[in-house]
Amino acid sequence: MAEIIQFYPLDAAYKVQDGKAVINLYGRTSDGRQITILDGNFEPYFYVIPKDNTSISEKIEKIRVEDDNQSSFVTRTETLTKRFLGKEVFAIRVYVNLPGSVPAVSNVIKDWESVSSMHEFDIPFARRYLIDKNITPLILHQAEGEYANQKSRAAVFRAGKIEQISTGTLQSPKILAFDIETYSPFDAAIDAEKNPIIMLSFYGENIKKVFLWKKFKTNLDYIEFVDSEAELIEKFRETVENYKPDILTGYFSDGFDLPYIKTRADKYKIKLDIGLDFSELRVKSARETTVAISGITHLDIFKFIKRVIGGTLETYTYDLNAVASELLDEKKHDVSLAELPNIWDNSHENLEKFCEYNLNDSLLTYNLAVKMLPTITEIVKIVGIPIYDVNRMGFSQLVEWYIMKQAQQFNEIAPNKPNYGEVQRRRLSTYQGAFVYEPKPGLYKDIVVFDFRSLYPTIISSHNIGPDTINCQCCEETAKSAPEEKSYWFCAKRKGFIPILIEDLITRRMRIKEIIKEENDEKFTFLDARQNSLKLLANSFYGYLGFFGARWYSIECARSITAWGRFYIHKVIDKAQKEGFVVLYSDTDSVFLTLDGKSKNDAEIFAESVNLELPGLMELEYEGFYPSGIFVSAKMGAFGAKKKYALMSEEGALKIKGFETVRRNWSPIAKDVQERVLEIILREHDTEKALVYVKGVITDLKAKRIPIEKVIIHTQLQKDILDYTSKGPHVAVAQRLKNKGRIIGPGSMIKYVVTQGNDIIRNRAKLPEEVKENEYDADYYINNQVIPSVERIFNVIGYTKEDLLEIKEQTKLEGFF
DNA sequence: TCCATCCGGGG
DNA sequence: GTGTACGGATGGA
Repeated sequence: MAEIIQFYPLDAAYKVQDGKAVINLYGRTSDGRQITILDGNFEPYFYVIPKDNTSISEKIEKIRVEDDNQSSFVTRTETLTKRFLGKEVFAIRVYVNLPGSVPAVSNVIKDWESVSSMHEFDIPFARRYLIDKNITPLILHQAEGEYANQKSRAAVFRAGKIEQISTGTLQSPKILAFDIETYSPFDAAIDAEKNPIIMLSFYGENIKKVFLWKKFKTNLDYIEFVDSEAELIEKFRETVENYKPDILTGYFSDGFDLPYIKTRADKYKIKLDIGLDFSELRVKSARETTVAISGITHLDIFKFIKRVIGGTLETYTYDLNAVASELLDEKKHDVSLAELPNIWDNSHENLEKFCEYNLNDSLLTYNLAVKMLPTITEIVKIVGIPIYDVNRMGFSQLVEWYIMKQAQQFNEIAPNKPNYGEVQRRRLSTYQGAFVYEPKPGLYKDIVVFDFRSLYPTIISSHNIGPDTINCQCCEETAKSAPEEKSYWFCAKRKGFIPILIEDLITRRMRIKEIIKEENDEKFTFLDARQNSLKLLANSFYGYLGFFGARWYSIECARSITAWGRFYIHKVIDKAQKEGFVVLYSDTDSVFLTLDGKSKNDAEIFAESVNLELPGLMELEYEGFYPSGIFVSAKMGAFGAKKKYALMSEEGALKIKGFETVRRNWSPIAKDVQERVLEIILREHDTEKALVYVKGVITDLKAKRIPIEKVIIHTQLQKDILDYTSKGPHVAVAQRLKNKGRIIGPGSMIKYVVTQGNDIIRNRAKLPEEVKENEYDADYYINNQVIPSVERIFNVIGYTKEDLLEIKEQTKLEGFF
């Protein structure tokens, strides 16, 4: 008796039951219930391409590997005609009994003489399933089958058939944001083994809660007191269990909150069995820690923002305060966390503001997740990979899985990932990048900016660039090459796989942009997210082709793309100069001109005339007009100069690009100076004042007028002192601390001050408490901290390091203070 | 110049 | 989990 249900998949995993792999699709039904759909009708497989079409199927079918009470064997084979990098190939599809049998069986075949190559033996089974069955997360599907009796927190439905029935998308998944505060003495290492969690907050549509285990008088109804840390952790478990979120989100929760909670839970032997199947929260520690929960999507919104939209943000740090300020125009509460341990120990009555702070962090996290959801959703729908995975992928991965999904539809076999040696080889090959026309530093008037709309994607499409169209025999005589990469040409007769995909992305985006013009606000959010996601993805293809880890790697394609890019940007520059514009600056896909007596209208006409000569989808856009701007030269390093400029729009908004971040192992004085200099130059446009300011600081340093706490450098000890082969200053200081009997280990924060003397730096690094006010090495702080933090900024406006150090004039000015 | 090491986010 | 993980800056030699 088959039933039909409709549901939105959120995530996919598989389990082995009775010697068979069963896919578990976690999702929500169209009437809002959590559900787990089981599908046992999908078999693991991979491809073998035999040499010279020899028939080795029978031999393959006999493979059987026994190890560790696990049998791996081939269940059947199919012979298929597939495509591989532009050519037709005969491939044997080898089906095996279990996902885990794929490596075992393919290892046997690997060395066979009769085998040309093997493919797609490293695709996670659940992903393979989503690709092959064309199931896209977050889109409405229909399943036919019956409810099953299985231990689970959600209804379980065994499906015979699953298909997409509309383009309807899960509208408002249930999001639960959380945040913890831990007991953490000032500047000691964060140590989950030692220090307890003292507060825990949740925020969601119908929930607002702070738990803590010290009591005080309060009128805040969202505060709930518990008796112990153990009980607090139980509350975490319970709250997630009862709220039943689709998405559990935190800020850096992969790296901090959840691993911390897990460590503390282990201490009390509390099982965090919050998975829909009662499985425990899983912490995986690799280079980057990740945390997964079966059936609940764990979204680390920090990771998503930093990786996927970071490039489009102005902020140069990704701490919650900076990100929330820019994206939400909301801030963290201003409390001093350094005081928390003491207040926790000695004056509970003052804890209230920390509870508010804790809740606010959850609130900000929740708001960020809601704000990002349209973009996340669209990427998930385009790439076809669940939120959890998209959250943890970089651009190259997103592109790769997008191509993988399309490859299946195009009957293409995926190339393999490069092995170690190949990666090494690829890493060594570099090539010429984009054209950069360095601006003369200074202040300018009447600036007009032109941009090639999606330059590299449109070049790939217009010139049919891809690993399967390169240097084809059919076009050898006729094809056009980029002037600076004459040895590569691309087929003019048959459209390549990658150009097809990218053209599709571009045209879909163009269509959406057309619709946006006529749409109301309500639809705008998701349409804009969609066009932006399409753009992000299309823009990543060029980088992907040149990325050493890529399956569809082709440095020849990457070279050709940049060569065409240089060709077209030069074309624009030459033409602009001929028509009397002055070219200020150009980088990759944009050109900055000054009008020099011509009008804005002239500039727009110029763009139109350029467009008449461009092929295919290529287009030069008039980006904007800026009455004034400052250009900062970026003549550091040979490898792609960075964009650094500030423009003032007609509305008075400042557009700043490319100033580096300030790191924690810089002294406060260096951070302060950089911040202030940027402010003076960008806001007040007074370069002289900035110069005077820095000189003042240098003089103050020399005169030891800068207080000692401004010159303390913080560096974290990464491993045990004995494990260091080369000892930096922080290691030397750590050794001395240890000798004094202090407990110092990996993670300890080492504070030091560099003092005067002629020895190497590490022998002059001392503990702040050992250093007298006038003992720090002014020259070190000037040359290694303050100057480097502002040098590039000053280079941009025409001052050198020497100008900053030139103090004669300053000594005279001193009299004014 | 090359090689080893650290940062990020979180408290 | 049929897998893998970054990119840039600084200091020592």
